[in-house]
Amino acid sequence: MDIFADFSLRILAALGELYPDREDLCELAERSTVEPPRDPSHGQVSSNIAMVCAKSLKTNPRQLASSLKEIMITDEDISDIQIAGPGFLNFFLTSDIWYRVLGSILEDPGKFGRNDMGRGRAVNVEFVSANPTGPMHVGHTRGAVFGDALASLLEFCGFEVTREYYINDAGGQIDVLARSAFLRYREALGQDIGEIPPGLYPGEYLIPVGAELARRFGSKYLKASESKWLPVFGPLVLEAMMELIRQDLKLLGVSHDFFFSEKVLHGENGKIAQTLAALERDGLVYRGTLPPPKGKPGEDWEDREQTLFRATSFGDDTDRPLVKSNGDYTYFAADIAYHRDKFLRGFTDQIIVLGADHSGYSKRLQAAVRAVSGGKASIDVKICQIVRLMRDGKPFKMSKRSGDLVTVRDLVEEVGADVVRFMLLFRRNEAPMDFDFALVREQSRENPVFYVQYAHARACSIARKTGEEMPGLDTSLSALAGADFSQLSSVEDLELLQTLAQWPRVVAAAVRAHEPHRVAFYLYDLAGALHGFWARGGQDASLRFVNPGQPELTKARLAMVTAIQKVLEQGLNLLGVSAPRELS
RNA sequence: GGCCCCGUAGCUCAGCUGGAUAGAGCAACGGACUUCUAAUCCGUAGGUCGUACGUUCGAAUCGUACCGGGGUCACCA
Repeated sequence: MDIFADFSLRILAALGELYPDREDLCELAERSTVEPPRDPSHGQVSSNIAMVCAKSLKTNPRQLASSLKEIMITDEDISDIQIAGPGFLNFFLTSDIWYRVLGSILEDPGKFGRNDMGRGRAVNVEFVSANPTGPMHVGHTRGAVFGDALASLLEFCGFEVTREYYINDAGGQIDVLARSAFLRYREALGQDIGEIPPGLYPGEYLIPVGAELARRFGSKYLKASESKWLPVFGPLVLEAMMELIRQDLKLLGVSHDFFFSEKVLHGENGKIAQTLAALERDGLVYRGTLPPPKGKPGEDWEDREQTLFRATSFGDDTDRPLVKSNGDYTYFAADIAYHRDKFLRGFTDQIIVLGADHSGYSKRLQAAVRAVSGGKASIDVKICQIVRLMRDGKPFKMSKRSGDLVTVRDLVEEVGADVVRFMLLFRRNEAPMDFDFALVREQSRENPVFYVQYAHARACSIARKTGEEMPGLDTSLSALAGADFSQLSSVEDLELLQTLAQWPRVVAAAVRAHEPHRVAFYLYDLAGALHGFWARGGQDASLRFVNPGQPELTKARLAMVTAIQKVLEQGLNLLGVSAPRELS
């Protein structure tokens, strides 16, 4: 039950009564808002619809507002309507409507906040897609958490979501990886390999891989030529790396539904070739030269003719090469084919989560998706800005003594997955962020993860306490749903209920904008509302949750606390953060 | 030089498809523990929303230009 969405409909209905002959009212009203006003003296629900629609309806905003008021004032849920400023409609509601919200939460807690915006539409969310050349490092973490939370949010709103990972396993880097592992293989067989030569991967994570190869093949390939061992080692090492990455993702609580291998796109009559043929049929491929990038010293710029994709026809800044000088396809050519494959698999709604270093890739991807789908599909490119690791307010290096980068595992082992996930989601994805190891381990309001989890635990604790103090009280969910909510008549009670009632609206806004951080901020607010109410109980006994002398009030308060607990749990769940019933 | 992102209180950040007197936390100052977990809460103070024009009933939000910070720029993936 989203009372703001509900009121949009009521207002629209009133507008319909006023203008029965207009058929464009829905469109007109779409640009208007129905929202909780900042200032309580403006009521509990406020709309700007009169200002938005007045011009098209050939009237003035205050006049329209007053006509709407006349019709709507008969609504039993509305105690008063005020017209303010240039034409705002401010609705003052009876408490009853908040009690109904509370009742609907308790009736089916899993349903509250959910909506069916997706109507079963398929959405593909590609995220992480880290190169399979080593374990995940911190740079990948934000995108991993963001993509996963966004996917959960979409599922919550009725979308059919596929979490997808694109494995870049076709390029030269896989050969480099195999060569690096070959060194470790020799090392495992007792050879002195000295320093890892530059250009190869020096990471220690390849040592166990080399050992495994040695166990499996013995000295069979020790003296063999590269052409013999490379095709054998390559796939094995790749699989080992993917296993490493899957383990890292698991630590974060992330799992993908589908892993797509770039390799399958290549080959004689492969998907890249098919895709380019299709683009060619549409006249989107041509031979030509590209202007050198301006302002950049183009030392080894080669002014040669190449095969280009007409990306500029779809809003990109320049056309893009499809074939390298050695005849291989470019990475982007493969990517076009990949996104065409997504489209052919039925995804007209696509989302991709990329790091800040790929922000320049956004336009060409959108161009590609539009080109291969004939304009039927679109992709929303979400860029996660960089995370700076800090300790006690000072930045620290991303690389360790061994030369390895700080990994996801290091991060999770030090502060825990809940902290990592919540903190990374407690910021707009577009904003760069500092992640302070020290701060994040504090248990105070400065640490939002703790703050929200504590609120959840506190709600559970209040319920336990009620059971202990008043053993005769029926505190089952159905009994609470039938409690006498009119007991919740204080300003504080009503404010808390109103905060609760905003949850569906927050979810809808977050999913529309593809911005899971809004959920995190709402949970922080809701937690603050509960903590505040709790503290007032210390001064004013009438605001305590457990009142042994007043079973009806206690039951109603417990209903409210339970509703808060359910929403916090649901919200944390969407973010992939645990909701502990008690703190240790 | 082109493109993308950022610029809001001393610090870290919110600000909902343009709405009413721009919010929160931290830091500062002043309060509240015979309590349902004080790991908490309440209050005070703090802003030319980078700058300048423009769009309109109304701009932190949209447009243009500039300033400052970060990222990125064919034949890597």
